[in-house]
Amino acid sequence: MKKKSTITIYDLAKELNVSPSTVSRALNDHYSIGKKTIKTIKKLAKDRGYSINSVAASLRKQQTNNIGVLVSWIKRPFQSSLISGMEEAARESGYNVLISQSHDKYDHEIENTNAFYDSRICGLVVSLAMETTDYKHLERFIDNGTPVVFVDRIPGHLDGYKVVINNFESAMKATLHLVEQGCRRIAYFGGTENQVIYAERKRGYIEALKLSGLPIDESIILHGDNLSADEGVKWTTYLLGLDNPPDGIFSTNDTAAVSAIQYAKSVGKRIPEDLAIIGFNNDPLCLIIDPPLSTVHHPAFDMGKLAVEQIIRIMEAEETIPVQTIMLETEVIIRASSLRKKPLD
Amino acid sequence: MKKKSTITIYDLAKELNVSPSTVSRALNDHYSIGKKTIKTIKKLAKDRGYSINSVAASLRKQQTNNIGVLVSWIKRPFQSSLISGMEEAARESGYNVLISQSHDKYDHEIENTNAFYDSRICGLVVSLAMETTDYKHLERFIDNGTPVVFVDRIPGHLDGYKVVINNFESAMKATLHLVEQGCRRIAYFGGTENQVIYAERKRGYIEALKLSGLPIDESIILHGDNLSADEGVKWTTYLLGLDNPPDGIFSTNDTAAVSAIQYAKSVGKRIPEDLAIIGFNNDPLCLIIDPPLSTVHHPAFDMGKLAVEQIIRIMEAEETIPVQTIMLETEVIIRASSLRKKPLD
DNA sequence: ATAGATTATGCAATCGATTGAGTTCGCTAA
DNA sequence: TTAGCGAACTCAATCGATTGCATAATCTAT
Repeated sequence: MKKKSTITIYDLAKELNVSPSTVSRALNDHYSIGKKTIKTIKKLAKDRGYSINSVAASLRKQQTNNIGVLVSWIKRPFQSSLISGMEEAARESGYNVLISQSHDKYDHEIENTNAFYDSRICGLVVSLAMETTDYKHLERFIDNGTPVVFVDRIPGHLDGYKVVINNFESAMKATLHLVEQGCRRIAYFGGTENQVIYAERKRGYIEALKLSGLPIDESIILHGDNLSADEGVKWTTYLLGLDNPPDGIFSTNDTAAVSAIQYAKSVGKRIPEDLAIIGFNNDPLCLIIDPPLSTVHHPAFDMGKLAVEQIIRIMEAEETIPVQTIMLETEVIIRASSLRKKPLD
Repeated sequence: MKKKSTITIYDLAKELNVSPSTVSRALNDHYSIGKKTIKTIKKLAKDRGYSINSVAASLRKQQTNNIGVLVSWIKRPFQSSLISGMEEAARESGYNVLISQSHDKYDHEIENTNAFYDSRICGLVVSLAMETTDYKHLERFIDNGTPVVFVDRIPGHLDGYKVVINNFESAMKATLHLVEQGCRRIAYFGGTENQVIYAERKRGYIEALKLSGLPIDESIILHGDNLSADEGVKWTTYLLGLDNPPDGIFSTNDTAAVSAIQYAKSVGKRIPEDLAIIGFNNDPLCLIIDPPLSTVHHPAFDMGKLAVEQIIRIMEAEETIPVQTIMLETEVIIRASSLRKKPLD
């Protein structure tokens, strides 16, 4: 493919008999260029359809305006909302967003971060792959001064800018809600404990049981690789087959919770009377399933937006901004899947 | 933010007492560099943690490896699957994907394409905003030799590479399926007819009615801005309030179809006995709603992947590849929301 | 032994914008 | 009158990789 020639600042400079430096400075509203000159140059630029070559500018400035985003699966509603928020924040400030997905594989994560490194991204937002427990591939960015912000799936033992929700408290509240609704034996659906978010949610679940004086039974605490619908069905089959099946499930995502409802209904269980269920994320499908799924609302879009805003703030700051964690509040949303008692008026 | 210095080919060249050109050629396996030299240079590059500066390479080669992707809403399942496919295809061939969303606004689409132009993307994949009916902002890319591939929401009157599904036939099949199930009065939920996909789907719907000898009634042919759940409810309310309400609905997306089911159930209609419904897209929520939603499966991931593969093929081709349209087949998926008759064995 | 081919490498320009360090010019104040 | 100053520009180097065009070294065939 051949590219046709495009207008450069040299072309504009020649046409106006000024130097390219003047054109560059004029287009950037530099103080040392006269008002009239700026006006003339901008007008000509517009007339000729000039478009800055950001590649050249990036090379010279040693700084691109591309923010790398690494998530596990774009198609998951939570992550696509994250990305949506990031894209919006970036676009508003004149940055682009480069996307890649790890598919929850450590190796993919490495390859993709390397590609980003070659592209000289100016900042990186990461939600870690399920498998990732080691962060050398990311320290590389921090070492060379590229800001890295972790969002949601954060590293366990690495300082850094983070945007998270209060996983511990959210899980505790969700579990306590089930207790309030009369559940006395609550099962737990979680992801790998290597991931901070799942470890925290489990901690919140355990804490709620303790606070309520309920026993902790490891046999109904289940951990999976991906919290898929299949896992939800498998686990529910197992739980309902126990001699003393649980009367409640706290699932750390909605997908598994929904499939639990579907399976439980298919074997004649009433939701929430026989089994009360609460999920996590507030995916659209919560309102589609019957009965509607109680869940923890997770402000994905805002998290994405905040993460990118952090990146930009760090990049554009003169002095070093101290590492910080932004923790967003969640909301337990109570729907029919867990509502056994009528609310008091 | 300051960047620490990184290794360049000059550093490698100095260390091995060769010229930067040799290093560059060695790293690219140029035929004129000796095997031993290549090996030595690659080894040193690895040891020193050399990372190519693609910004510099792009400037010199007048070609980046960033493919721009413009969609309307990342968070829609169909579009996030599209993006997922694109990301995968791009990554496999060493390209990055730059994302932006138009939110179905023409103005946003223009701004975002301009930002892409400044970034000198090497190719562009577009699914048009609902509002867009004019394509000057895209012709700019075509004119300067940047390949543009349209996917799904294609322009009405512009030649170009396209990846689409057979909207006409899919809609016709979906409608005929309802007819076969005994529907005699089928309503239509569609988007603006300015968009080719909706015009085609409507054409397929009409054709099916004609083939079946059924009358066409404009009062039950509904067009919306975004086919949201709200529109679905509004339309269903209207339809069920008619003197002679329809006994079937063909919705051109699943969201509106699902909300139609929910509303119809809420007013005591039986699905599919009183009202048979079929959607379009095969979003995950089809399997969550009760009864499960019949739909048209739309190979979103493959479309994304194919679109990017097209871009890469066009870019890397020596000669000009003639404009072409790739049309993918869809599959009508029959589920309980439209199945009135038991299938014959 | 020598022209000619082959292989391996170096030189220097180039991509386009940015920017530190001048230069020019007119004007003011001493 | 002239040093001094600020406003408005210009010059030229720079970012790092690529590549057309030499050049050098080695080998082959006559």
